[in-house]
Parts: sequence; C-alpha cells; structure tokens
Amino acid sequence: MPPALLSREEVVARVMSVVRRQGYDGASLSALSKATGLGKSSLYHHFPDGKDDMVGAVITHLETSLEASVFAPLRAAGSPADRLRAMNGALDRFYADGREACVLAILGVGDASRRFHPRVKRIFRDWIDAVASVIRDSGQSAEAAQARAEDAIVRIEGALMLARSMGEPSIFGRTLRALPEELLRP
Amino acid sequence: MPPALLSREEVVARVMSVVRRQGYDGASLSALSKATGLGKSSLYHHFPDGKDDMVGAVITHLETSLEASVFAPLRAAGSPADRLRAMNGALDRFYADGREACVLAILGVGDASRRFHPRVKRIFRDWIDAVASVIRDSGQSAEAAQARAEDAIVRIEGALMLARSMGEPSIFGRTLRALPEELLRP
DNA sequence: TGTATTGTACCGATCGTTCTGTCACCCGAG
DNA sequence: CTCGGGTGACAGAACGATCGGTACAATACA
Repeated sequence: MPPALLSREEVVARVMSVVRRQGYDGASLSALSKATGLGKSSLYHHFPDGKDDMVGAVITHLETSLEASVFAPLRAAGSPADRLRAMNGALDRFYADGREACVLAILGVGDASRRFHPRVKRIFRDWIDAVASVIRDSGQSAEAAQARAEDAIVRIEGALMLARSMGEPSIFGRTLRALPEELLRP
Repeated sequence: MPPALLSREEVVARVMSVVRRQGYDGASLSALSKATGLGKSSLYHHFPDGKDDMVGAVITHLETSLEASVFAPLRAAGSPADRLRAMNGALDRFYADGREACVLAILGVGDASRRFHPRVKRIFRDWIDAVASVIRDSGQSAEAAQARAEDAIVRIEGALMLARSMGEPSIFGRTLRALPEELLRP
C-alpha cells in the first residue's frame, strides 16, 4: 500500500521493479496498478500510451540514472582502477548485490524487444564506450580497450543472470570485484 | 506450416523455439498451436498438464541434448583445449552463432522461474562441474577450476545476452573463441 | 471394431484499453 | 471574501480480445 501520494519518479521506480521481476509480458496492468497504488485508469492518465509508455519512462529513468551514477564516474578524473571501482559500487547498489535482474536483459525478451531495441542498444553502446575510455587511459590500444570493455559488460550481465539462476547472488559480487584487475592487466 | 506429421521431438523443438523468442508468458497456446501445427486439444492430448507440461518437456529435451552434446564431450578423453573446443562447436550450433537466446535465461523471468528454478539450477550446476573437470585436468586446483568454470558460464550467457541486445551476434563467437585460452592459462 | 488423434465449441478469468464521472484544488470575477 | 468554472488527478465499471484450459463428438488409422 503506497502512501496515497506518489511522485512520478516513484511511480516509474515501482513500474521498473515489477518489470524487472515479471518481464514485460508478465507485468500486467493490474500488477502495475497494485504496485503503484494507482488505478488502471490513473496509470493511463499519466502514461497516455499505455504500457509501452510506462516502460518507455522506465528506460528514460534508466538512461539518466545510469549516466549519472555509472557512465559519468567512468569518464571522470581519477585512476582507472578507482573509476572502475566507482562503477562497481553503483552496480552493486542498483542490482542489489546480484539479487535483482537487469532491466535491459528483461526487455530483450519477447515482442517488446523489437520496440525497445534501439534505446537498449544505445545504453549498452554508451556503457561499453565509457568502460573503454577507462581502459584506454590505462595504456591499452583503442582496439584492445573496446574488446575488453565488451567483455566487461558481458561478464556483468552474465554474472547477474547466473547469480539469479543459481540462487547465489555472491557470484555477481565476485565477478565485479575481479573486473578491475582483469580489465587493466597489461 | 508443418508437414502434417510431427514427432514428439519435433513438437518439443518448436515449442522451445517459441519460448526462446517470446518468453514463457509470451508463448501463448495459440502461438504454440500455430508453431507446431497442432490444435489446442492435440497439444493437451500430448501434454495433459498444459503449458507447464510443454515447457517441462522442453527442459527435459534440453537436459538430454546438453548432456549428449556438451557435458559428455567435456568429460570425455582428450586434451583440455580440445574438449573446450568441442563444447564451443556444440554451443555455436545450439545458439545459432549467437542469434538465438538461451532457454535457461528466458525461464528465469517471471513467475515461471519459480516453478522451473530447481531444474534450471541443476543444469547450470552440471555444466559448471563439467567445465571445472576440464580445468582441473589442465593442472589447476579444484577451487580455481570451480571459479574459472563459473566465469566460463558467466561469459557464455553474458555474451549471448549482449550479442542479441546489440544486434551483433559476432560478440558471441568472439567470446567463445577466447574461452579456451583464458580458462587454461597458468 | 477399438484406439489414438484431432476439430469445434465453449468456459471463466484476465488481458490492455477506454469511457464516464468525481473529487480537490487553483484562480480570476464579482 | 466569496463564488464559479476550469483543470489535473484519480476511481469504477465496462469494453472486446485473448488467455489457459475443458468437454465432447468426429475422424483416422490399426
């Protein structure tokens, strides 16, 4: 039971939480209604284009919050290792230490994936580029940095998936902690 | 349009194909009916417990075919590198060079995940153990082998996810090809 | 004939969506 | 200050479509 008054950001956060756990198809309007405390018609008042509109707002929220808490720190000043550790901290929080699924991975399932694919791809692209810039700053060539950055995202997403499938969230933390050394080795 | 007569294996394969693309919730009975060429009543004749029964059959098919084409080769005689390359060949085929999603990852989404979690976890467990045995045979300690084997599955699943999200299937092949060296390095 | 398989029609439930209406609140006119 | 008309935020009820699932008769094949 939400406390009657919810800001748009809070509503979007709750929608994201449901999508994360149930997937796009599983996130029914009635589930979203229950999670946000808003009637179905109220949801349509705030998101006139329906479910796609709500999930679009989730992606927008994801874009801005990833930019602020992950991409920007990666591009900031500081030692490469520190910048990677800053990313790790943000990811650990966002994924609840490996217990929560990745929204981007969830949105790759089903017909919805076609609609959201461009925006999802863009986020991954930005993420890879931000990680690659760190690795370049550590002295690697642009090509090696690009390849290692892709490998970083591969590991993060894979660890998230396996951690949840095995019921062992620690897999995620272990993978994260190993990343800086592996990405920066000569 | 299926050619009228389908073996149970072929039916299961088509169900798997739909689940893979649409997810559990998105794989409606009408979609499964269309994909298999069987009416709903025929589907219920062959799978009396409905959708869960069909997906259960998919998992069973997965267990046996992964055992035959991936786990067994990993445990067979031969050099560690050869055994890993044998796994890679099977995976490349099964995932269509990175174009098809992983059924196990798909089944981790939504309420369905709770029902199938034990079997999915078991498959991952067996997979990790089989890879670990290869790495042990290359001279690594049991602990290091276990950790590296987990990392292998992490990378395979992550690469599959990212390859599809980026629309660049080649990410999967590149990750696979890099695996033997990374897992067997001293 | 008997058994295995399938088509048709249907069930109640739930899907995403829309319509209608109500309530609280703001703001300018009197 | 009061009042009335807009305005945004919400709920209830209902829409047609589709969901997963069932009953049963008809067909196909042995």
